[in-house]
Amino acid sequence: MQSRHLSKQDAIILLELISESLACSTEEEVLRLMNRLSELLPYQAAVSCMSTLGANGEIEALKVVNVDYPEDYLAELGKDGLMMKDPVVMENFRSFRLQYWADTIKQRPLSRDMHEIISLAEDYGFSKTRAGCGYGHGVRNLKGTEGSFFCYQGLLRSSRTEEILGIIIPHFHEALRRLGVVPKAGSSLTPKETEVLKWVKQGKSTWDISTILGISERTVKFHIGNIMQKLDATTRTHAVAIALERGLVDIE
Amino acid sequence: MQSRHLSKQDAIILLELISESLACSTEEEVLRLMNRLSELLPYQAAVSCMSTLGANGEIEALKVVNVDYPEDYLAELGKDGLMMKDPVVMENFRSFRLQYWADTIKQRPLSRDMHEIISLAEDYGFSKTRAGCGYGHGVRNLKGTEGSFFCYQGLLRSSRTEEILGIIIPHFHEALRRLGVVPKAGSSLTPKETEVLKWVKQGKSTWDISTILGISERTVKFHIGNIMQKLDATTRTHAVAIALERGLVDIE
DNA sequence: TCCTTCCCTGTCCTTCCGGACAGGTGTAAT
DNA sequence: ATTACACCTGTCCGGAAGGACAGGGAAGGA
Repeated sequence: MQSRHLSKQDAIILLELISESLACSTEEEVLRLMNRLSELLPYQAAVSCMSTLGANGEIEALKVVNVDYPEDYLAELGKDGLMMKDPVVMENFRSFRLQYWADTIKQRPLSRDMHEIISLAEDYGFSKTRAGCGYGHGVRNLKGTEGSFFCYQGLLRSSRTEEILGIIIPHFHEALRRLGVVPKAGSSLTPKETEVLKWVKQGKSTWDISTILGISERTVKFHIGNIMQKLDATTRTHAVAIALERGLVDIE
Repeated sequence: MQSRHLSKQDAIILLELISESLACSTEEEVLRLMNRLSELLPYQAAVSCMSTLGANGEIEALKVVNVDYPEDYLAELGKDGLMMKDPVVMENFRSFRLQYWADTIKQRPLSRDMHEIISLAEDYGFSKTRAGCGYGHGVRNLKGTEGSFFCYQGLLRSSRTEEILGIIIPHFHEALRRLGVVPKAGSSLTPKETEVLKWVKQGKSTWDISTILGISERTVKFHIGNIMQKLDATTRTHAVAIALERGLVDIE
């Protein structure tokens, strides 16, 4: 229990970062916090993505948090869900453990997607990245309904690095989760429906809402009807309950 | 940043405890976790209490977590809300910072309640406790709607102790919070009302519920009316939303 | 261009909700 | 024994909700 691979200073800084993670209330603060990891590890870039995890393994990306990657690169990766086809990313959501990229890549055959991913990385000067110098870590909540992954590029294999990442990443995940980044998406509700539902939740009547939104009562009913259908609800009350439980609308 | 008052082993153990706190999914696990603090600090007994914090400063105790106090003693303290009149406890909810009991007690005049608290403590052999050998720490969430306090009895004043408690206690708070200990209680809803509300939430109509519960439609309406009044809701939908937001009924 | 999705509106009709009235019982604490 | 509370029931009624019709307009991708 005594030594492990951390120096005392490592441990102290980790404790600081962890304490700070509890106090984050905005996305900027979380980003600043995640940046501070460079005090411990010489990574070149990092990215994280919060997602909902479906019961049948389907993954829906909700929120990408970019620490030092070029925005353009991530935008390209986001197209066609290319990112979710990356074996390194997939492994995060499979094992929910720390992985060294080289190990993961070694075990996978080169697919068409993989070639595309590699060439994209090379375009941005990350050729070495895909050779495996980096760590990934997936985290999920206890229920297994939501998860995130964290990728740190430009790190050589090291026990100290692994220990640090293993300790701090779950806290980054929690900090992001506390922001309420997770819910809301995965909605399938249109913006108007979400807005109507928000007022229904506040106990407003059809007439109230029609006045508030400046549309006819019939239209409000129309939206609520669609909401009930989408959520498989029997009444508007039921719809509100389902939406709150699924996090489709804010709990406030 | 380097030294502070912690040894390397202190820091390592703290990191372990913190990591463990993220993995707790049952009350037993949290209790076991909190017990492990004795590896670092020689406290004699500890107790924690989760509460909801009203906008006007009213505090409603929800859940007491006892680590090593005699159950009888806490039961006595719980009577007449005596515990909430304890200056040490009050200070937790005032400053939300670490406090040394002796300091807090010194600043307060001896009230009738205080005499009662002292004599109760003496009955259980805690006379020294009230002389101030102990630390307290309040924690609240960012919104300030819920908070908890942690009391550790039998600790002498020490910078190391203060640092350890300051670091670990917020994580104990979070671990308890994640259990969903906070919601549900503080309900003010009667068992029947809770049951009715559960079915309303499921989208059942008045008639449905009357059949399910084997009571008349009128009675169901009666209960729902009372629920709406208690929750200050305008419709049953509103009531369900409020109940879900306050955690008065399960999110399932 | 077609097709899809979102957004908007109307009428008719049945059912349900919620308020206001006015009662009843049983149980537990003071 | 009185009070308090949870629990239960009834009738009446205006208004709200929700289903089943049947439309129209605008934007964006295949």
